[in-house]
Amino acid sequence: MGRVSDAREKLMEAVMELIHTGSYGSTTIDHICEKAGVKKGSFYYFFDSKSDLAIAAVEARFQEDRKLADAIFSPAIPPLERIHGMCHYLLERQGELQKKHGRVLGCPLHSIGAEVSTEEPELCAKIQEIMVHHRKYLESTIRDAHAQGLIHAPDPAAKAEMVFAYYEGLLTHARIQNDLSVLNEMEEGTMSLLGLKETASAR
Amino acid sequence: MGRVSDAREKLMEAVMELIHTGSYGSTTIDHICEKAGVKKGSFYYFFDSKSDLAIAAVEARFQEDRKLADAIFSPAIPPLERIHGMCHYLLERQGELQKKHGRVLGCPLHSIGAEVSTEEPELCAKIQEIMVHHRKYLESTIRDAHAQGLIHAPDPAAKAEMVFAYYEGLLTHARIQNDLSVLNEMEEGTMSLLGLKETASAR
DNA sequence: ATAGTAGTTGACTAGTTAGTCAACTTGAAT
DNA sequence: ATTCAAGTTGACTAACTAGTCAACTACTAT
Repeated sequence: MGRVSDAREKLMEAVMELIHTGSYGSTTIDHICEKAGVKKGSFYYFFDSKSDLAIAAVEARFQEDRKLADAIFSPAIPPLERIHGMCHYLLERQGELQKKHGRVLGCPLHSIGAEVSTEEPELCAKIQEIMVHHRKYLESTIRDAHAQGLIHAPDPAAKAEMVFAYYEGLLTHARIQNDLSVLNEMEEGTMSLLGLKETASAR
Repeated sequence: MGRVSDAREKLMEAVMELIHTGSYGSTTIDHICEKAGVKKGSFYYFFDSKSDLAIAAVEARFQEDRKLADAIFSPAIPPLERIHGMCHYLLERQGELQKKHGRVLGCPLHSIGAEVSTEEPELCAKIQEIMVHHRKYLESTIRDAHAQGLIHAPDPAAKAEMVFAYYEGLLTHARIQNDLSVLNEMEEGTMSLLGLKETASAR
């Protein structure tokens, strides 16, 4: 029935890249269409609005990232090594983005969330929902580390929120300063937050 | 000579409030003028563009905040008490903003910085400049605390960056989740980051 | 009191924006 | 091979956007 199309996917990719390299507000539907190579009529065939597209795009991105996160945070890996893997991944990814776009870009979820929180409640709700999931990866890692006596974290959920906020703040500072080296402290800072028992390299 | 005017100041106040309650991108010159009760012709008499106004506004806000910061971070106050004062102030301020605007708003500098970093280099540079100053308050506090043997922080600048990133991340999470209680962990998290020697309430 | 500067105004342009729509095209399923 | 649903197109509107400008006004310094 009818023809098939990848316009939907192209639009989602385009909006993510434009928002990440620029901002939500400066990304117009015309720009998205141009970047995706899709005419505006088609845009409105698939989506109701920019925020509708953004919600779909953010969700799709999350579903892709899920597999990767499951690998990094595999319970089969010692908890502190999971943290290390996470920091390593973030650093690597930001490096790739810098290479590709000539700029440190930070975390798109956090940037979009901060920008639209007072203006696009549905998009913001979707971002909050995804952030809850992200936090869970940290939480179970921290719980495991505590159970193994590696750190002192009787309230893993609270610690996870701390570490998560720290990551987001750091990534955003790297974006604002357009400087990857801001991220070098990430693993050490995480260990401080977690109250690592005894000196580093206790991996 | 000529008449005097407070239009300049009104415009700076208006743009700060609009950006903070909304975003940089969604704040138009027309909105700013309307809010300030100033006609657009007057806007362009004082400023070249929205970003020009934003730079002036951000700088003016910083100059005001300076006095307050000098009080909170007075070297006459024991270092850990300065940290406490800082957390207390941030919590109180966010509470005021919530009361006034019906929303948790977070840190305007961080929000603007994340949003415009790839698009408004001059505004971003101004924000970076101000952030350097903010970091210095933390740095000297941390250095004092280390010198007094209260914490282990041989590199106060690095620790200050950690704490600063953590604050910004936390404030932004509070904004995104529109939830003040996110900030409750702030002081405890700071102490973890600083590697406070021995249990809390060591004020 | 008055001269002249600092500031104000509203009407203007030109470009951009979101969103609509009827006519058109393509291809998968029968 | 034909049908018809799925997807495309470009031209359209109406609202909004940044920015300009010449004429106007009010005040301060003399």
